[in-house]
Amino acid sequence: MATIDDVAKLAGVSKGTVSSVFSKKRPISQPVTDRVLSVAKELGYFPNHIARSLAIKKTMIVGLKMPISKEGSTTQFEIQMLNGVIKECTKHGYRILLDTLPEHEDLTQFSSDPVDGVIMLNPRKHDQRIERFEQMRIPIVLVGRPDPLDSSISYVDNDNEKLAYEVGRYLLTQGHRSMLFLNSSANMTVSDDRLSGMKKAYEEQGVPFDNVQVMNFVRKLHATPMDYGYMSMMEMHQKVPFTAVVSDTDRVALGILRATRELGVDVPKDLSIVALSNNVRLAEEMTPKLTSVELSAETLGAEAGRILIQKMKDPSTVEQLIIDAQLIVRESTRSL
Amino acid sequence: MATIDDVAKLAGVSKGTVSSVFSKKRPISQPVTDRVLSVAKELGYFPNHIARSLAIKKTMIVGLKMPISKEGSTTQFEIQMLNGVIKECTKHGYRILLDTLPEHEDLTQFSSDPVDGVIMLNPRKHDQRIERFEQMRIPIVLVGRPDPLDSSISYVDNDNEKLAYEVGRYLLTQGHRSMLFLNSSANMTVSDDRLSGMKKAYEEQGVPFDNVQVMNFVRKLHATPMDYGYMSMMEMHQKVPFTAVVSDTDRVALGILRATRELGVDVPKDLSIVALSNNVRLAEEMTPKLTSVELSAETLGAEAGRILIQKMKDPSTVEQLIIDAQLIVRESTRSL
DNA sequence: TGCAATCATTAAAGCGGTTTAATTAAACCG
DNA sequence: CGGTTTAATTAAACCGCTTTAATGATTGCA
Repeated sequence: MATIDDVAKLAGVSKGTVSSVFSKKRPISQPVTDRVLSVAKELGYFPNHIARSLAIKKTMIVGLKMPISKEGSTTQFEIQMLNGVIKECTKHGYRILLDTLPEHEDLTQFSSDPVDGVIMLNPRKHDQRIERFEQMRIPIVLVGRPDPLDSSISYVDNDNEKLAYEVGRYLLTQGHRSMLFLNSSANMTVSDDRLSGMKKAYEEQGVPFDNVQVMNFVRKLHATPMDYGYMSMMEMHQKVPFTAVVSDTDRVALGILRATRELGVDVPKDLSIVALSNNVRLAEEMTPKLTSVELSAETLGAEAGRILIQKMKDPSTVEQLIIDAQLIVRESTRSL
Repeated sequence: MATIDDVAKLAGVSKGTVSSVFSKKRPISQPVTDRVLSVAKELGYFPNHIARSLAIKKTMIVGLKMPISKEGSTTQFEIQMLNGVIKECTKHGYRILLDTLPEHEDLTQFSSDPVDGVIMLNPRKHDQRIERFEQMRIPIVLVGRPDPLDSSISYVDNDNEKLAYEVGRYLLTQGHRSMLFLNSSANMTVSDDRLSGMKKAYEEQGVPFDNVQVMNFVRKLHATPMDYGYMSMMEMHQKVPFTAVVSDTDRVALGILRATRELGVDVPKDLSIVALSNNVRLAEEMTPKLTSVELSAETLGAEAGRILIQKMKDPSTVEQLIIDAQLIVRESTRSL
């Protein structure tokens, strides 16, 4: 690759001049500009992004730390998130450095990334990395709340408790009292949050919570989310009475629907179904169309991007944003 | 941020020594190593990735050029592709620089990216960028074939013609003669390829091709892929006779299924359905489970990654890889 | 015509690392 | 013990660009 020196030499100017021709930060006379550009073209010269970054201490790149499970297909949630981040960052001229590498134990191996800021997904409890970025003065925004909470850290998150509460209240006010609750895995904070939200709704309406049959996704038992829905429905159908089922995701709901077809249960006449998240974004396309909560992962990502960009301009920026989830009533629920 | 100089000074050694402690490219005595590391820790020093990249001319980053439509949700195909690229590259210690920025008209603005190689999606006809990367000596691999074909350019691609041919042959040998073919948009090469593959199957089996009613996706007419399937099915059901429908994607098939339910058409008893691509990866989870072609976008991505990594080691590498698509027969088809 | 102001250009000093060639110190050996 | 290896360290050059301060060349104005 030709360098700026080659161009400067051949065009008979200094490299400072060539630099200015390309960066346009200083006026260069027309004849000189023309000569430089033509020489550059002839040599196939393009400014070296790395060298430039080193000099100006800016890369126009945003890092996205995204853990990826080993077996790991990226979840739909992550994808939509990513989409939001991309759109927002691209709009402001930033590119995304996807970082799904597992972290090196060896601190010696750790190097500061070629990024101007970082968005981090699903931070862990007492996440070491957060301090490290702060130490390096690299602006950071989390998607998901920091644990422990820290008012100096910017993040965006859903309010899962509120979301489950809304769903619970909706079903209760529609006359449903007993339901099957297909929550996600037992060990996740989101499950706890949802559970307490649901309890709150029952409490508020004065209905005893033992009307709710709670289940959890278990990887070993359920091969796919759909299996989880299908098997739970088949298993619980006769065992306990319920007029509604609250499902982890739309994929799980797909399994429930399959079971209802086999069982001859009509949705929504005999059974109402609500999905707590719209992963595959298929609610609109299912039969019947699925009442579900719109988690707006994309908004989450976009907002994270927005805040980060702001923070890269003004490092003192701190913003903590809870994105409201929307319950969208479609055809899979009815009031009793 | 502390620099290598700060560390060197405080530890009372030269920067070359500090460099070696971190890069481990040269043995440094234990006492010195310890001293340097402790000083580094104290100062919160981490090697600067950009400076290092400039010096060693290597970034361990792979660029992914991925056009993103303006309205644009990323398609499932792209996502699975991306997933494949990520997995393969991560495995070898590379990170991904996502580049969805529209290209600058102004060549002046174009700078060589901080990447060691590039994967490019959906290259355009006579794509300027390809030459540019070659000029810059940056290894590149395409996903999708270059147009015009060029035996010096590495790429991976599906064989859409063969794929449609297989589907056509499968249906014909199962006794289906007339079908509804919901192809993708008319102006895409993939549509042409599929059409000619399908024709070939008919020719081979000696069945006149006018038994096939071909439709195309039209953005203005069909709000969603599902609408495309639903509307086409509703419209054509009485107009022309057919015992099978070949659908663009699984989303489209979802619309077809909805229509059959409303029309009281049983799948697969009265109608067989095959999807030409498994975008939402929901074939398994639909009712009935959908017979579909597994495009293996993820494999495409992973293979592109593999070839690129190879090419970064040995720039003379050229590989052109056609990934076979698999027709997976599930429950939505039957032989007559 | 002389002096200040303006404009275009350049030389050189960074940016923060790596690496080569030279130097010093320690170890080995007959 | 002198001479040769070997190992550890360093000084300085370099990677390719930006930017500051200095230098000339022009222009404006009285």
